[in-house]
Amino acid sequence: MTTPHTYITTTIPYVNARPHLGFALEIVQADVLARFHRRQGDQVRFQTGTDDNSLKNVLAAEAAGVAVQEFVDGNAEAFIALREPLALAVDDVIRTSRDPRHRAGVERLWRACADDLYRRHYEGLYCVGCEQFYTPAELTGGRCPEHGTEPQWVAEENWFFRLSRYADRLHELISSGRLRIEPVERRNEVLGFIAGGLQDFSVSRSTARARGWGIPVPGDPGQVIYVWWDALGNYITALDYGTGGENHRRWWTGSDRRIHLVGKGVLRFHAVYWPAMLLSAGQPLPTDIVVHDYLTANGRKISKSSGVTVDPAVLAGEYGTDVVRWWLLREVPRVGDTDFIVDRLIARGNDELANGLGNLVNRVVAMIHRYRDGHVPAAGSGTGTETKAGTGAATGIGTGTEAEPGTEVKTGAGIGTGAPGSEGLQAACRQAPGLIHAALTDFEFRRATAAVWAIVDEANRYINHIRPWELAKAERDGDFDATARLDAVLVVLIRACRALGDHLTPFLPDTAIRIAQQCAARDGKLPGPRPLFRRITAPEPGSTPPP
RNA sequence: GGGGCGGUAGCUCAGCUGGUUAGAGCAGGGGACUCAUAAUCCCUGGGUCGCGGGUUCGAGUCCCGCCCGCCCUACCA
Repeated sequence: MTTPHTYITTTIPYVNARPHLGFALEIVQADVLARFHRRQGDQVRFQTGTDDNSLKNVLAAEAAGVAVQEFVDGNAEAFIALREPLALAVDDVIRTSRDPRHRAGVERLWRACADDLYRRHYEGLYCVGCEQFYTPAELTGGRCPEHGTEPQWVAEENWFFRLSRYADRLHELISSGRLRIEPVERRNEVLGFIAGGLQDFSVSRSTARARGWGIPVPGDPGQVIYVWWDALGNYITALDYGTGGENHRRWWTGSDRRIHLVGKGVLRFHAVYWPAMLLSAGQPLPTDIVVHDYLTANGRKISKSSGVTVDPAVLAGEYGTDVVRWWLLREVPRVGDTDFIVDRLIARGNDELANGLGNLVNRVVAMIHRYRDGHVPAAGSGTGTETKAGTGAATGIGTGTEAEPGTEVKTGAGIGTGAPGSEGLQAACRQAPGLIHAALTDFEFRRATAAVWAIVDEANRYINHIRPWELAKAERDGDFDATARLDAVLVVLIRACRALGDHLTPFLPDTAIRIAQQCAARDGKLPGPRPLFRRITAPEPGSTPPP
């Protein structure tokens, strides 16, 4: 058996405006999964992109008085630029308007589905902002409820896709779990929708209505491929599906996991339309569709059009990348919308990262400096120091993340007796890998971070309980036994810190590196303690995050 | 109109297949300690579990109705 291959994607957002925090949630979750799978040894491809071909983009560009391509390029840049402030380990970015792989792929996908495509007359009231038809009853005062604009009467012949013929197969695939939809609430929703009957859906627009923007229907230049068809295709077009490239075989056809992260608003497209398209085209389906709910800002719906938005890049610049990531991973429940309030972000940053984690590492490193001149004592003995700088191996983490007893962390047999009272801490360290693994298998980011956090809590508690400063005092007073005990305590603590750095890698990559640096001896000596996080005092712009 | 999901302590949330006194974190109050970023640790939570019925020996946890919020969806006149 070869190395497991895992393909992870985010949705590709419209680029009619700059990115907001809602997308940051999705892409950070995806990033955590990607990093986690890499640590497990999987081959991972983590992909995102931008949906440039939406008519919304055209309209937004017109409103801004900018050429469409130029406008789209500008916003797409802002999305792609999220990598830095959010610390995203993205492997590939596809832009549907510019990437030559995309058009070729979409065209091939269209042809592959030819048996299910047919022309049909259609007419109705259409809102370009929503890119959908409305019935008169749905309108408020004759205007689009969403945009407040007057929909236009559209009558044309479009291409339709025979979604209806896939209802039974889709239902079976989803209810059997072969196409896994998480959380289960969302899966049930999809099953209910399918059970209610599926209608064929329109997959093209007249070129005129699309203002010439988008990918023409192969062989029918009067029509442009519907943006959803186009956009969903990105998951394979970026893999060179259009040219039958190696990536397609490696990451789609032959991948062990094909994981899509999506927002609840586009569940249907991903869990029904997209799989049906793939079935039609004779392609494998995604294995997992992970659905997140929405973020609001100060109780108001985040919406580009209403101007209520939170710029994740600005937030990261203001409060720090990992503070933003931490809030997203730690506070957002898997079901239910979450209100973003900057005070809560600050509270998480201060209470947990600065006071909890940062202070823990700082006090441990400081103690080793104060009591041992920066030399980490050797494990299980009262004399000598570590011969090598500690790494993941010392924490027992590097070998895997299974929860099985066979992979329990080897914290050193002598520590248990030399460091009484550390059972809770050691248990937290031992259990963390399994708990994290289990949580992320279920895409439960809060549960995963909680498992990491148990170590922080236990470590701080242990210090207060064992009172190393008193051991140090006894040692100074000539108590030789105290020396051995203090050694053991410090070893347990520095190991816990290293374990933290290790476990935190998928969640807070920057912090993880800084912890590792703090806890790694150079020339037998730890570097001087340096705060991991600065406490955030002013909840207003102006402050700068720590380096 | 239909479907789905939420509505649990001031705030943010856990509560598996129904079962002894409904939990955690934060905030608030009290105390301890000093290694550490005025950090940490301990003690302190008496909340109609949205409302009203019902099933049951027993329901936050199942059933029905209703209210509020959000998502999706719908040609009824």
